[in-house]
Amino acid sequence: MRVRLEDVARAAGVSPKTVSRVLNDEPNVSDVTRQRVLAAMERMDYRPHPSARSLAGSRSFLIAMLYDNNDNPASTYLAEIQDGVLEACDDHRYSMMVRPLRMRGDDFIRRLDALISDHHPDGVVLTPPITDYEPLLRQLRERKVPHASVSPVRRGDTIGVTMDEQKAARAMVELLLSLGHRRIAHVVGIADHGSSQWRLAGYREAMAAAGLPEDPALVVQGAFTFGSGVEAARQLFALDQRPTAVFAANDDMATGVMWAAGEYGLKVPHDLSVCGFDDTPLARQLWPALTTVQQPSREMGRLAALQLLEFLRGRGHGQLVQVPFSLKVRESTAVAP
Amino acid sequence: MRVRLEDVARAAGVSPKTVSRVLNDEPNVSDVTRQRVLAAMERMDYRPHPSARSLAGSRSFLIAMLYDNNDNPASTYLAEIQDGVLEACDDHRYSMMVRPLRMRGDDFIRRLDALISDHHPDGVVLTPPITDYEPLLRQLRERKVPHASVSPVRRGDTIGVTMDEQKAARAMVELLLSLGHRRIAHVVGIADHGSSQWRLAGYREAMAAAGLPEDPALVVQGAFTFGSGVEAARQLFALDQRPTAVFAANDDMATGVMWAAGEYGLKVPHDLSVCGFDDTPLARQLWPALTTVQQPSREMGRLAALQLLEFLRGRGHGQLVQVPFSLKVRESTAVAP
DNA sequence: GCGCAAATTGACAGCGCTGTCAATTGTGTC
DNA sequence: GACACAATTGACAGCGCTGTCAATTTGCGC
Repeated sequence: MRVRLEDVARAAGVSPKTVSRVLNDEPNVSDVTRQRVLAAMERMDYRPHPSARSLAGSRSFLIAMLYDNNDNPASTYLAEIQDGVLEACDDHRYSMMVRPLRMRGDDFIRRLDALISDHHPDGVVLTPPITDYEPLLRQLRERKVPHASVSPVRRGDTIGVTMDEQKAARAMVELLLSLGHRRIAHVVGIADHGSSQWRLAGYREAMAAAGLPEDPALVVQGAFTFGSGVEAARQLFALDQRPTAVFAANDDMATGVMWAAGEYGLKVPHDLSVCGFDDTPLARQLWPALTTVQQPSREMGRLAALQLLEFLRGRGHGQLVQVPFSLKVRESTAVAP
Repeated sequence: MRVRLEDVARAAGVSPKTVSRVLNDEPNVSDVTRQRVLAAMERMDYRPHPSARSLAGSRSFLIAMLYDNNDNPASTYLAEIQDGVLEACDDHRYSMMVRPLRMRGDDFIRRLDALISDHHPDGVVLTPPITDYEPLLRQLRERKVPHASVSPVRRGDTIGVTMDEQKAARAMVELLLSLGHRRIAHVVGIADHGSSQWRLAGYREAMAAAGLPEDPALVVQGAFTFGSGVEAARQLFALDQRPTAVFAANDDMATGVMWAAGEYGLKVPHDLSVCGFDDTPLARQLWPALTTVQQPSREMGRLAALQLLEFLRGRGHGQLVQVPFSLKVRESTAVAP
């Protein structure tokens, strides 16, 4: 049958409680005893019963990942974060549970409470766009549920992971500049989205640093969708002085720009360089493959969960760590014509 | 504090065991008693403690969803299935746990065993492409873990959900025929993939039924990727007699075909109709939006889990149900030129 | 109204672990 | 070596529920 803690205790010649202490990394166990117990556990391939642990103790060894996909189709972004969170949980012998949580309507508090009282997660990972929703944060604080966020807008005492999107955007534009481009356009994302603002700021920073005055005609509004990319590109191509490069605030819009370029008979990258942001799977599959900024979503999920787990363990107090971005230079960018 | 089963029992004036019986839908409880207990539960907002239930009883109220993404980036397909499985589990007050399980290497059995002995899932949902991997199925049978599959190739005593892809493909081609198209090309998917075969068979069936002899030049091999769609389309456009419509075996390839059409100066749908299969989020975002076959992945996940749950409950014996497909007719198809 | 089987209900132990607190052992001091 | 004190270990109850089996009630035929 199943190997129980009691069996390990007998094998190691100690009391069950001592095995429990070793299992939970508690202090006040002499080194020799600890080693002896660990050896017995190893030898017997002991696996603690999660239910028994959470029933008897105050911890559930459960992390819940909350998201709000807003009825949109499932996104790869969230799936990748989930993958990372899962990895971190696995490494620490925690379980993970995913929970969609629509924020619209006000019964979300009831549903959050149900989640908490049903499963007693030891902590919660929050993903965009619900990293900064105040009622949610308030409720979590009230219920004293520790939480970590992926890409929160709000900084401060938040635990989680961010990426310096502004710096990444700037680097992307600097790449275009280094290829000799001067008329570089930017397709902006949804206006009140933190990401849009940071990416636009990065674009401006790079242009200004290169001593290029901002040409308002080269900054067009988009909406993070393929269609909005097409529209934006059409506006740009209709200009007397067409840009030689377009930096779109995400890959979907960049794809739209490439599409529109085809429509106008512009060869990418020969006549026009195009680049995006996010490194969605699509970016790699496109033809020519899209130069873009890779946001390490999976790694960010992993780190957010890790921060949370460290915090739960009492080690460290939980921080907001920053991950490096990386430019994926592919075939959609080339020297200016 | 927490409302316990004992509290409900006291409030309803019965023994704890009787409340337990009502909670678990067991027989041998008189109707009046059952109603009284249910009312008390409702009134007190009783929520059973999952850990206590699984520790004391033989069930864990846990369903594990297994997948093998093969190190590929997270796919929306799996994310949608997961969404559906989650919904079904929620409705039945089951928890869900997701588990990536790489099949390469042979330690997957060890990892599967670890999953089973760690968490004792009551059942498992299998997703493509690991619905038909014999060693996995054997191990599940051996450990007596009930399982349901989404889109298994193998039929028989399998529990799960399928869609009639051949019929769907046929319907798609019949749509093109009804629009007056006669030279209809098909871009085939990866050869040994069940889906490729069914979709090709559907294409052939429709063409034959319309009395059109098969033109080998119109059936070109692809590989389910955007790039392979581009290549296939170039071959087709180079023909003396270009097709007026292309049915690609999935949306990614259809997108490639549309791209190549742009390259050749062909307007979709005016000069060329294009359609795909899967209804990925991309299909809707494309411009013009892609006519395609919708595979209700979310619903399939939900139904697979539902079948499994019914089976676990002892009701029904678990079946292989078939979901209806639906044609999403959008802007990429029009009457033949 | 009685006897009997079937239906309903309940008492109680125990699932595998941890929290509390008491018992034991080790350490340093004079 | 005796003492105070800290470090280590263990005994035991109990987390919230269900399985087993015994007790009680109900229904039914005569």
